Amino acid sequence: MSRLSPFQLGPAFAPMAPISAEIIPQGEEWLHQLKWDGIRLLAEASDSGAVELYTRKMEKRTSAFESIQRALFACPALQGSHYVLDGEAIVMDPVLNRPSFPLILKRQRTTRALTERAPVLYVIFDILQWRGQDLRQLPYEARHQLLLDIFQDCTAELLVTDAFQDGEALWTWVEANEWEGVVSKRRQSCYLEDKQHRDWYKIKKSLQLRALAAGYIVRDGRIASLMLLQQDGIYIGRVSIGMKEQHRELLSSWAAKGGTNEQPPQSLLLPSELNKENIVWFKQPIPVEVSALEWTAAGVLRHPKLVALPVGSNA
DNA sequence: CTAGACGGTATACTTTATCG
DNA sequence: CGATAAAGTATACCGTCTAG
Repeated sequence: MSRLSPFQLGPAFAPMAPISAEIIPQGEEWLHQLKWDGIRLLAEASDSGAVELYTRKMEKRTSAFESIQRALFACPALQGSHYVLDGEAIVMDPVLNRPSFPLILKRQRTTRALTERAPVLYVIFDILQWRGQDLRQLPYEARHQLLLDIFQDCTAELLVTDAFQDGEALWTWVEANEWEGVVSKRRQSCYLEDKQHRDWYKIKKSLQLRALAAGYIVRDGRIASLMLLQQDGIYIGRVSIGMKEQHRELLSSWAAKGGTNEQPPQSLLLPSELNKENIVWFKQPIPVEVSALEWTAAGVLRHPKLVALPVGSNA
């Protein structure tokens, strides 16, 4: 068996990465889990018991997540074991009752003691090594069950994410509660690095909305992003993802045909960092379809993506 | 007060590798 | 050989922190 070689995490290691998908895979061979919106974190304990934490790119981040290190170190079930865990560091939004990406980013940079209201949690979804044994060849199902056994009565800071059989039901829950999405994993899959597999898929929920493109930012002589406004004229961010050459051509022809302004329309309130940008404003805003992960606290779209430009504007 | 860096996320484009 | 796949590069954005 793989008894002999306890591996060590190192710079060359690439954590298994889920592949983006549009729909949840169907069938008995799949397990479905909540997608926790936070920072990927692997934990490794050496024989001495020292715990180190690493990001997705295998950069050491132990000090940034001291509370997790302490919780792992103090967990009785882990005592004296050489192990490697894979999971996500998250912070729950106490009001919305779901993980908050802005909060975990904030927490990561703050050395100050944790507040009681929103501690960092370590949501564990995989175990690659346990008591010196390499478990990566085990079926995911078995690795997950082992996690449940190990952490059955641990502190609230450490939790094992559930695995569900009914993917559709989970998706319905995700939509109702506005979580980030679902990760689906083959029960029988072993742990393979990066995306060299067809076993883990992520399906992300997104907002779909109509907005107005009021103009575009030119960078290096090229349309870099679109200024987005709500129907009521309030600025809601910029979009660049999803823009293709076709779109750029359409936009510049629209600008040439419909005309542009030097100044933004009316008394538009813009973030100060845009003052230096080279912005071309349309005389007539274009309705566009946009998707995004969510609204940020500042009222702009997080990770907006251009879905469609109206074809009607084309001659 | 501003500019830039950072760490995190993502996609698009370009180059390289691989395969029939 | 050409076509496709993989890999690498570049750029986008958010929210903070740091330097000037």
